[in-house]
Amino acid sequence: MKRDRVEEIAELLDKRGKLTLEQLDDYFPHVSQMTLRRDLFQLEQEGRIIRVRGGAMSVKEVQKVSGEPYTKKTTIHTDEKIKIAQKAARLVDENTSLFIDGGTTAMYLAKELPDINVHIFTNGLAVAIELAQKKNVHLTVLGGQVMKDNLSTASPVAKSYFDNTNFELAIISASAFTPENGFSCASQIEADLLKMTRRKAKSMYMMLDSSKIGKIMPYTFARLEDIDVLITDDNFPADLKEKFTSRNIVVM
Amino acid sequence: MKRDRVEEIAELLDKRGKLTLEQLDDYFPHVSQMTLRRDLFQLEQEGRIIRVRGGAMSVKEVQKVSGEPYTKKTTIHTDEKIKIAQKAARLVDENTSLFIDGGTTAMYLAKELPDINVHIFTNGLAVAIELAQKKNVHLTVLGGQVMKDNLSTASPVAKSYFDNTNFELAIISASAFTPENGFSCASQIEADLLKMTRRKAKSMYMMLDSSKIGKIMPYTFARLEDIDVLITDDNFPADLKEKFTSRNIVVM
DNA sequence: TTCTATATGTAAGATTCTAACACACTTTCA
DNA sequence: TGAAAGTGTGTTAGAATCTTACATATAGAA
Repeated sequence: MKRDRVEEIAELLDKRGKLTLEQLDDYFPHVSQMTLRRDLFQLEQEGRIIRVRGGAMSVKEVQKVSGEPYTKKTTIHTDEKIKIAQKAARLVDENTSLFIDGGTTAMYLAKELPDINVHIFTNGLAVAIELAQKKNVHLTVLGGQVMKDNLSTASPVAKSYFDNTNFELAIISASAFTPENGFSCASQIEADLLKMTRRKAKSMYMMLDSSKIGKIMPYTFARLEDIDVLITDDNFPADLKEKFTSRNIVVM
Repeated sequence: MKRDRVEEIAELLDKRGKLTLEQLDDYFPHVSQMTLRRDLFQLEQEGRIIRVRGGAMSVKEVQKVSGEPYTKKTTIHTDEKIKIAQKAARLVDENTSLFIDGGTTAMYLAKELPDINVHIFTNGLAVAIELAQKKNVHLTVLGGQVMKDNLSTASPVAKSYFDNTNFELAIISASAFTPENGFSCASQIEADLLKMTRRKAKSMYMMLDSSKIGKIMPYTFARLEDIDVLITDDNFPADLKEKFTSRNIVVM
């Protein structure tokens, strides 16, 4: 009862890294803020979290190598991205192999993914470190030059990995989308990599939070009709949705 | 001036673990509380401290409360490893390219390395994330299957990277050493990778803390005479040192 | 010098936290 | 069985802390 809630809070914090009391209140609407405070206090005593002004953060989060976590711009549109990641995580079946990209949405996907027996390829360093904590996940990182802004790799040599490996599914995210210009991103070699992915994977799921709609980045790597499933949030425009569904693309 | 104070605060926090704003005020009576708040805010942005209600605490302090597979390992013989890493960092010249492995000692090397213009290849994910924070460092990660215990990668495909790249220097570390069995490590493919490195690099520096002497791991990747410089700590046995120096290997 | 950017100080107002008490429910044990 | 003690929770007022906004000072650049 109480213990369940406390554990749930601890888990949530491990996943999200940091939570405000307000966010916790949304998760547990049936108990008062004071109770949640007391729960946090208890977890702090147990050394599992650190209480900060406004809420608390996971100790594990801090222990992680200081690259991605709470320092970077992971705070932008966090809630939408997490919801999208949760939807995507439910679509991953056991005993399959899939590709995940290195973006921030993918990072949340890595966190939400259950610890099941799958083989995952990724070009994201932070994503890889997150996934490495799951015992049952087989993990391969695509090497290459590191892009420091988003901690992902890309290189022409990555092709040799693809030649020797197979995966059914690719779950990726784009930095921008318009119906005319399709899905685009900021870097040439990243776009090349994603194009390669599209050719290799049997099906392709796209994670796209609605804030990216209407934006255009320099390099298009997929067109509207190239994907099989679009995973987005509630703010996705209805008229745009129609464009996908009319092409038998599932929007969720 | 300001930077000095900020650094001093960071040092204090590393030493004391946690400080309240009131305590900080005692240390710095000539500036206002607001200024100290702003300093803490800045340090938080840099990812070096965590602000908590009432003051702040050092990230390092939090990291001591370990428990994770990777983080656990980093706490053993930390001091020696840091000293070794500092020595190694001084040996890296600007405008060169080098290989660094993915071990914990290499991790410290990554931290100690100045932000100079070099091209670094590594098979360590944690090492890569650390290095990615340095603006002037060009960084390439070797991809492959991820070994979850030490967050490094290795794969036969890594060979294709080596075919297309050059580096003068390799700075690596071993898990074990005896004069008879040479430098050894725990995994086959890691050993293969390091052997490849040895062939590719013009010179090879080995970081070895004295706790690893006398131990034997399954896979030998280099013999005593294969290296050019041995970087170790003060506890390195004198008779063993003789064996290296007599072969013109620098021990430092 | 004069201008601009950075660093600092002050204080009001907002936010978050704690303390204290009240109530419901469970367990203990005479 | 029924008090008594223990645990979990809710509510509030007031305390502690933090942020914002503006004023001032200082350093560096033009």
